[in-house]
Amino acid sequence: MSTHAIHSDALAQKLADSGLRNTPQREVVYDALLTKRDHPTADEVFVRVKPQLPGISLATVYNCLETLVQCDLVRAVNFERGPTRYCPNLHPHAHFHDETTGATHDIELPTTLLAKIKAILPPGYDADAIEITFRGKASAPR
Amino acid sequence: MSTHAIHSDALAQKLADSGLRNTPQREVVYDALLTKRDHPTADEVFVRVKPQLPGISLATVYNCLETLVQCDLVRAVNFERGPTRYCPNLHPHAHFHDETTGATHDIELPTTLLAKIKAILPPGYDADAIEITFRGKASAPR
DNA sequence: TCCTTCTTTAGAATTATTCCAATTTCAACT
DNA sequence: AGTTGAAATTGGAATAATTCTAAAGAAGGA
Repeated sequence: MSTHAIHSDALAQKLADSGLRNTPQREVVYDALLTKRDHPTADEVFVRVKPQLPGISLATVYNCLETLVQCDLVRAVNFERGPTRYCPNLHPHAHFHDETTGATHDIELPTTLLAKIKAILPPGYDADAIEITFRGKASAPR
Repeated sequence: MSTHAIHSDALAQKLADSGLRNTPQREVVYDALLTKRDHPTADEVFVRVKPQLPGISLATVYNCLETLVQCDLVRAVNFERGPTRYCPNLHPHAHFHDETTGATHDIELPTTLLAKIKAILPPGYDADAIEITFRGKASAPR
């Protein structure tokens, strides 16, 4: 069984759960995110899937990415000003944005800390999601 | 002494520190942020300062906001996709983005917690800035 | 098969922001 | 006070990212 098949099984499942159809476009877009987990932009995903599905349009890439976000298979990440980036890591994590290389690294986020962070919210504030982003330099070659 | 004068004193100081000139445009833009601390966009600042300085251009508002950010008088805040918002609160704080009203609230961030959050970074990672954003609903009328 | 709905597509439109070239302002120095 | 050069402002054009729109294409169920 190919990794592609594994991916599309998980995808098909989640799509079905949301009452959405599985399509070749959605498969290749999701596969592109899983294959190279470097937080690509929609444009970058577009060039990566083009060879596998030459007829695909940029609008469709946007549509597919949005669908994957809705299905909770992918997280959309925004750094200041720049284009939205997409991340298939579903574990709770923060992002470190390296200012020198432009690369983005996932940082594990312990659930105990996550709880402590949520605890600073005053009563009446109910958070659906938390986004934590570091900016700086990573001296260690990763 | 008017609040305006107080503001421009602090502004003049910081600008001088950075070797920049004080201008009426920079004063009214900074004053607009301090007067209504609701995290306005550049466009919103533009309409607020227009009455006081009818000749001001949108490009100048962008320039002034950028200058204020450089001088560490203002923080630029980005929520997913939307336009950049500006915040004159210099204390360490997180942002809560209310999905129902669209409003943004500052959330105090204890320095002890801030330290704990920074501590999750692996060795070699050096963060200049941390951005913490909550998204959700605030039931309590504030 | 037919019908309805979902999806994709190409290109136009929109939004936010930056760039640019031409003034204007202003502080410094005669 | 007049000149000069750097800094700042201005309006409009340009760019970048994303969304919208209308038409064509699949796909599942009666």
